[in-house]
Amino acid sequence: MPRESDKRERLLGAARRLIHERGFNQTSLADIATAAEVPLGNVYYYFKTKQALASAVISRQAQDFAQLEQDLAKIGDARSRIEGFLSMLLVNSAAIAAYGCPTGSLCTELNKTSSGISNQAEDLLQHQLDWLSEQFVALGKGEEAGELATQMLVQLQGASVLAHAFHDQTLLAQQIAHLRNWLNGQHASMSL
Amino acid sequence: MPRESDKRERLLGAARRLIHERGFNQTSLADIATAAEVPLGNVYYYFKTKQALASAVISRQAQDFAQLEQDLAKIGDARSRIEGFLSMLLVNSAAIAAYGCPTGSLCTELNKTSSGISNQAEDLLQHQLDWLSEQFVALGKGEEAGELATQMLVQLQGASVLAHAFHDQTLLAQQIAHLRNWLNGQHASMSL
DNA sequence: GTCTATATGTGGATAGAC
DNA sequence: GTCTATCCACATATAGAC
Repeated sequence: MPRESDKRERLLGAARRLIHERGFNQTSLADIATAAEVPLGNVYYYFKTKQALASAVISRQAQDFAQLEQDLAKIGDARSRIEGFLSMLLVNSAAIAAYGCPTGSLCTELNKTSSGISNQAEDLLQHQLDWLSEQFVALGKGEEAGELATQMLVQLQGASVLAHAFHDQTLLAQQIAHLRNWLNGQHASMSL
Repeated sequence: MPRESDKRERLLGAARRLIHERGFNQTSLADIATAAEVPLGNVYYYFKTKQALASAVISRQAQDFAQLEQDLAKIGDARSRIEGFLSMLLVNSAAIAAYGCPTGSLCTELNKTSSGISNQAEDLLQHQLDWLSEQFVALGKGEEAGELATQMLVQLQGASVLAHAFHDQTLLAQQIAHLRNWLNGQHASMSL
């Protein structure tokens, strides 16, 4: 009876890193196998196809976001929960400036191919949007909550694109700071 | 003495369209040659390498933006010039929602490869940012002009990413409308 | 200038020994 | 479960006839 090994985890981790850094299409299974220190042929024991591996990577990303949600749920104040989300992005701002938003850039890439897994990446982004919307509802913005959530994600994605394009982590940090200020200006009514 | 043919133009046009639709890496020279109705082997008479072709595509995009700049320069009011820029994006919103911003998504993709031409795409985006900044200077925002320009491009790129990810042209149109309102609220002082 | 045929390399995926 | 060797499709790029 076969013993569990951590090869699957190593492959997943390497794939996640490399897909973020180089993009899905520019990452070969050989690259991933090498980085994970797993022989190429062995990859197919754990993942039927390259797409299946990518699919597992996106699922893992979704898991991580779900974990973050869970952690943030312990915070009583919705505004603080959103701030916690922004803080997480700030912590990752170096990687985002270097390689773009892992979710956003993957969506952009996969949406240009008929990969079938593009829906999965979309769903993850939609999930983040929904979460933000819920927080704004909790902040008392009934009608506007959806628009505010969209507004925030638009800015975060845009900031990620520009920070990546210009290799400028500062730009991203400033936009996050800007959003934090904007958020704290959101009380009863607000101007989009 | 060889007569001019429009093959180069056809190749450039096909490459531009296909690279926008499918991305650079997912577009083969065979695809481009077929779309342009030019035999594959003949491509290399006009472009030494695939990179050279992509480079020409970006140059063409830069040319087109320069042309737009020139047209908008005829407008006396800076606010109207910016609105003209937004109008152009609105006209193209279907294509942007379907395939992403041609400049932004190309930057994102090329920045993940060591293609050498990624600088060219960056420069084009930077050029757009500079143009916007100049318009805000003309609007009397000396100090803030750069930040306002960044703010606007961030939102446009973010809206493009989300509209593309969600296949939602409406999202992009709404964000453009939102920016138009925001712009018309920009008079003496403003709140970022 | 134009086009066919092809060289060369790489990537995803499989076969099958161990 | 693990790993080597390899198949096959496709992509960039070149050779060379016309």
